[in-house]
Amino acid sequence: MKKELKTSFEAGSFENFLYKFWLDERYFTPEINSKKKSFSIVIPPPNVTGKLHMGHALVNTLQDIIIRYKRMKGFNVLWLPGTDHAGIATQMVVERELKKEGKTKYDLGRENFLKIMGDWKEKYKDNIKNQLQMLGCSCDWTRERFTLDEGLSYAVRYAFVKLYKENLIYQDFYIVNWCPRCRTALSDLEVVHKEVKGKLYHILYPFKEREGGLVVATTRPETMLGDSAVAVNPKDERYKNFIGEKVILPLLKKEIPIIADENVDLEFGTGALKVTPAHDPVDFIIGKKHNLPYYLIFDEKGVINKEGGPYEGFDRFEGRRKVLEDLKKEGLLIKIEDHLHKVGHCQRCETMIEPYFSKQWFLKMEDMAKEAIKVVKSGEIKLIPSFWEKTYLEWLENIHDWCISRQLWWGHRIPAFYCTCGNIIVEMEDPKICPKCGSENLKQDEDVLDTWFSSALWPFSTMGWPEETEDLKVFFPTSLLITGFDILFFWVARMVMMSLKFTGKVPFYEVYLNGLVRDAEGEKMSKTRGNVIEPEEVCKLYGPDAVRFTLSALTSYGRDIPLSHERMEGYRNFMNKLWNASRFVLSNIEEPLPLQVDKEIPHQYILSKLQKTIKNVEDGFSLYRFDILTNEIYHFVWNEFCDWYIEISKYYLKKEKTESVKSILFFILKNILKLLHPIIPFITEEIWQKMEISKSITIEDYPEFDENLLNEGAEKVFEKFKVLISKIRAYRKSLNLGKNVRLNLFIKGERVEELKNLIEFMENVEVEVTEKEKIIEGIKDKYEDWEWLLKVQKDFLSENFLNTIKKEIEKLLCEKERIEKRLKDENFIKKAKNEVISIQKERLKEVEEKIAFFNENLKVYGE
RNA sequence: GGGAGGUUAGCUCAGAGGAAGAGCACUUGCCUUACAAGCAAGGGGUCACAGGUUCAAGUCCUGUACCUCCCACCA
Repeated sequence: MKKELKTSFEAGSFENFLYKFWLDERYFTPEINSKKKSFSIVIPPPNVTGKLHMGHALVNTLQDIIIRYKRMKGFNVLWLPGTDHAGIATQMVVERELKKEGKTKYDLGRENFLKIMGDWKEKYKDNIKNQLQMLGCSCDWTRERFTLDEGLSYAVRYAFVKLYKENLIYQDFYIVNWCPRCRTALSDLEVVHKEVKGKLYHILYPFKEREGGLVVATTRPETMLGDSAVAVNPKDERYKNFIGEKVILPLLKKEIPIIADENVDLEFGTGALKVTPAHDPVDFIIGKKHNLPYYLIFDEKGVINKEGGPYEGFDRFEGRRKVLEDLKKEGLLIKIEDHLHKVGHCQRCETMIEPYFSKQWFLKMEDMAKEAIKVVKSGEIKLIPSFWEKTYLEWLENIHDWCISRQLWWGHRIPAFYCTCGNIIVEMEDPKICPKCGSENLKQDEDVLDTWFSSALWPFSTMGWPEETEDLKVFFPTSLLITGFDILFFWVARMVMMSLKFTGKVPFYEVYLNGLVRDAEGEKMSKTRGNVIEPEEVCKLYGPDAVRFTLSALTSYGRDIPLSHERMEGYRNFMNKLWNASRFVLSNIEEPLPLQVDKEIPHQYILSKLQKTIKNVEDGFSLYRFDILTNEIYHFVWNEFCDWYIEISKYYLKKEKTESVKSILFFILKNILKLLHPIIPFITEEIWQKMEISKSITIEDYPEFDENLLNEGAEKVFEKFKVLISKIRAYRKSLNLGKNVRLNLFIKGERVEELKNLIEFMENVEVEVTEKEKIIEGIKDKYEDWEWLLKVQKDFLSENFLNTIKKEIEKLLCEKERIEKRLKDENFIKKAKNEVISIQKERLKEVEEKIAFFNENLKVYGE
């Protein structure tokens, strides 16, 4: 053909150019008035914090594979991209940067800090876009969104106001998870529990009116400064008599009551629990029930405040040391035990969480959760793999109200305005005056919303909700969500709830939850381990196609993905293989050719195999088995097309009439490229354009299974041919007979005549198709009904070769015995399916014949 | 304390009732005019363990051990 491919495949030389070409042609932007069926995915918006990691590469590759597949399948496809402002995560990164300059956000003030955040965002948003484009992601960039955009912010406000007016959003004093470093409240999900080797301190609280006292056990002695009672279980015989009496709280010397509460575990510690309602979740509940006072002893940084009396100004950990020291002095520290327990840590900065009593905004979850349960139970939303459904349902069934306020600056500011008269105004517009008292002295709530609040609206807010937009009509609900299982609760479940609440529809019909990318040994990638693989780096090394192919090939159901350079190298080699196969085909073809079907076996075989591949790939797609569909094509391309058909085509290309073989080569290549395009878009487009069939493969039809091209018969005969060829090669090798030595082959079997010339061409043998048995010196062997004899002179036979045959006989004898035993078993004959029995009988025959052949071989060549 | 997933070749993983599979690694030959990032031929497995169901069990059931991960207010 006119355009030639370079002699070796070089990734990196054409990708950027092709991506620009796709953008210029607007292939990724769907038509809004299309008659085609819609297929839509919204991207899990990456955080604007920084670089994409391998997990992003995976989730976006998988999405792109599906998106490109559906596009080729004739759907009107939308893949909507965007980024997330990622409240705490992003703010933390910027704060860290500031710290390098010795500054804090408080030095800058809210306004200046947000300006810096804005600049930061601009920089990284493009970064992320560029990296997604580097991977070939076919997102519709004309629809790119960011969670803090005007439109999305409007949606957030709309949702907040509506929920507030329905009394689903409320403000309350509650014990929340507090990060003293981030100085904000966190939701339960943002707390990671880690096992910590701690101590259990036994402290004596003396009775007020008796000798002795109660010994309480605690892991956090410093919180005793905020104690307002000691609780015992009402059933506890040890303490029954003391209930209602008082003890003296050590150090602060306050009188606190002894109360009875069922929440106290008799078995744990001493069975007596110090109650600190402001700093422990259980104590909080107990405190509420018994109307105990709340002593908040820490400030927002975790430093002891004036409630702590002499301990004021100590950080919580210093405070602990000091308290213990003083208790020891007073002889009240009875015992210290080692104690293994789980302690909450901030998901983002790993600081130890402080349960903290404070006023926060909450979203009532129970009713919304019920709806979200229904749609999964009914199957309207399908989770893949399905075992996630149980996890999802259990979480929703035990849901707690969601703390949605964060004491941060980077995010959607809570649209609640406080008037000096005590009125709270929550409306779509910022109020100028208080509707109640007319005051102009209004102050907006300082807090922002949890990042996941805006994420929860993402599938529809990105399409213009609450306006009734065309996009919503055409593309919502979305078809599929692909995301990591780690955000099943954070994001997936909340989207379902919010979507049902606000649109009355599910946000998506299917959710594919991918595994985690790990290193070759299955270890989590981490900087400290030094095993991090960066998408950018490997795209440069192996090309984005090879990276995508690797990720896809390794993605089976729910499993983690063990990524390694070796794997990527292997699949990079596949790219090279494909490249060179294409080079071979194109170098033999002058112009695009329509398929001319040839009836000869090899052509029938490859066309038939292609159809099977198409079918299997289709099945792989319908099951979201990326590994299956990827390996299916890999195998077809390498082990069928390259290893056999291309080699065979060299024979046909030497003959006179070559049109049909050329057309078949062209046809197969064309289909291979189409099959592969969703996985490896760049290289397939590059080759496609050289084939001069059409402008772009991106919008070509995906191959459809064509029953007319199936030919089981040809496949079977070809299989025998393959075995024969392999055997001849094996004989040559073990006999040390080079390919330059022409051998004589006597053979009989079904349709072998048709392949005679091809066998001669491939293996340098003289083939005689014969029905008669010829007793001559030679190696006899068979496969199914093909029986053959390769004439080899006695001198060539080595001890080694004869031993191989002997071993082979031994193996066959074992098998023979096994089958015979089975066939003699009355129960087997009675109960097994006829089909199974006949297979066994056939196999026995085959084995027996082979044994006979090998014995003859031994006899002929025997000593 | 609940729950989920896993244990198959040296490594990483497919296979889910009827002769143990792939990629990489390994051995041995080959620069055979698409490709040495390649070609060809090989070696390699009590399918974690113990019971059970079945004519037949990596495959189904029960239990055990070990690994991974979620969830939970154990001071």
